[in-house]
Amino acid sequence: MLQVSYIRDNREQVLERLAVKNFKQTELVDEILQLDDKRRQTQTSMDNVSAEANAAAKQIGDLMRAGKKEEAEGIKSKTGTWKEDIKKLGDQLALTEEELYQKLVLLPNLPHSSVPKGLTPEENEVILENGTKPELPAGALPHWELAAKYNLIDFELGVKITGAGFPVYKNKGAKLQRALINYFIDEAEKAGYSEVSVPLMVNEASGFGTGQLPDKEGQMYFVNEDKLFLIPTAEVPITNLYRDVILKGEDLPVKNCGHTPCFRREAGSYGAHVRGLNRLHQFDKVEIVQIVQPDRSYEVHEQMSAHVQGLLQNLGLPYRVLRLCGGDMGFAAALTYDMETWSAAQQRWLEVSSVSNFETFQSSRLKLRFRNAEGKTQLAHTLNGSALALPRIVATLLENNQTERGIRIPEVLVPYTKFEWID
RNA sequence: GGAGAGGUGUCUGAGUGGUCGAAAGAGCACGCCUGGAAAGUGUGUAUACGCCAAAAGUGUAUCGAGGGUUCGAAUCCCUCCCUCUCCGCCA
Repeated sequence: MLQVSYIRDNREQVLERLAVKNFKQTELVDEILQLDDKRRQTQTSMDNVSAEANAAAKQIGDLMRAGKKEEAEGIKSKTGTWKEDIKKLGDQLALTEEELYQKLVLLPNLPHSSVPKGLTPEENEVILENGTKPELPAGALPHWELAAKYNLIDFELGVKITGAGFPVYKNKGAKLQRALINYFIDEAEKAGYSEVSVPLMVNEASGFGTGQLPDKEGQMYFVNEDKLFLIPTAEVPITNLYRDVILKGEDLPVKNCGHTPCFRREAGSYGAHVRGLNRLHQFDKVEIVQIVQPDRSYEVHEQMSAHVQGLLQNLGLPYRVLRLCGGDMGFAAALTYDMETWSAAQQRWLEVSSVSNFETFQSSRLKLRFRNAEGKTQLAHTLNGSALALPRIVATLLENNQTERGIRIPEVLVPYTKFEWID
């Protein structure tokens, strides 16, 4: 959520930045500013009436204590309309605040100055490509066929017990999952992230805090009985740990990592591109989250990007890094890097990580603040990234590492899998 | 799930209609004391929004949340949420 005071002071700049995200509703911004004016005027009026009423109430109290009952009654008779006025102004204020809020949450975050203009994924900027795309042997198979051939993943069984997009991992397929999770967590801890294990269901306030609500409820599974959402990413519970928190300056940066399954309804996506592990309703992911001083967030963003790239390099996967264009970026992000690995059998890039800086967009909703050098409270910057999401990593590993002998496990994973080959 | 008790500031904890944004203690910060430290001692120590160019200052709101009664609510009433104790159930 953007802060009204910022919009008030920087209207032109805000409009210009929003345009990079292809958000061109000047009227909405102006309506927000008008509502803010109205809000402040209403509050001033109400505060003034309240001050008068408070003073009178105090006076009555003093007179009563002094035994001057009649004088007190005299003042009491004059208090008549105040209460009504306060109520009226209070209702008005609440209404205006609500209206303002409803419009304010429609504004996406302002993109960072490095974000390229553009509408579609094709306009994302490739900042670097690393690793060599493997030459696969003749008769190379896509991962869903490899998964069947080596009895690693059973998609049909998942359909039987739950539905499409809920695969059952078996044998070395299941062990590979655990190995990757442990490897990713260990690497994150080495980089200074402390592990948390969090609930997989969150309440509405949490969904709101990180920006999934209002708006994306359709993408989350919802347990109506208890009004809880299944998390679409660990970002939601982990970041919300710090909702309504004022951190000490020396507590920053906060660095957390955690593994969770993620649940996504993915309403409306079907077809060849979502075959196999390419798009699932449930998948495992290790997430890294940081809460930092505002002046350090872009530096940290680069560090997080480097961490994710390190994982891909260690796994021996060819990858590229994209700087998302305004049109492809998420609503809440100021800058996003996507990491994609090259899936050799499918001959396409697969997104395996997304690292974003949200600046104060999340923290303003979360009321996540820290005490700055002057001892004043200030909104912190939040960042998060996948490090990493499993299914597409598994897909690429299986496809890229297939040989006539079987599928070779990357060296860094062998201590975790305790086997070198899937054969 | 049943019965009871309770939610006050960073913490403990007082406060049943006015002098309460809130006693007292602890913690923390700064100062004094000290050769240095401990002890002692003094002062300070919530958040949000508004007014003000800004600092200073000042107004308003907040004692789990929301509503009500009243000139006036931490205190009385209603609804909801949460915590604890006992019983039941249970990985």
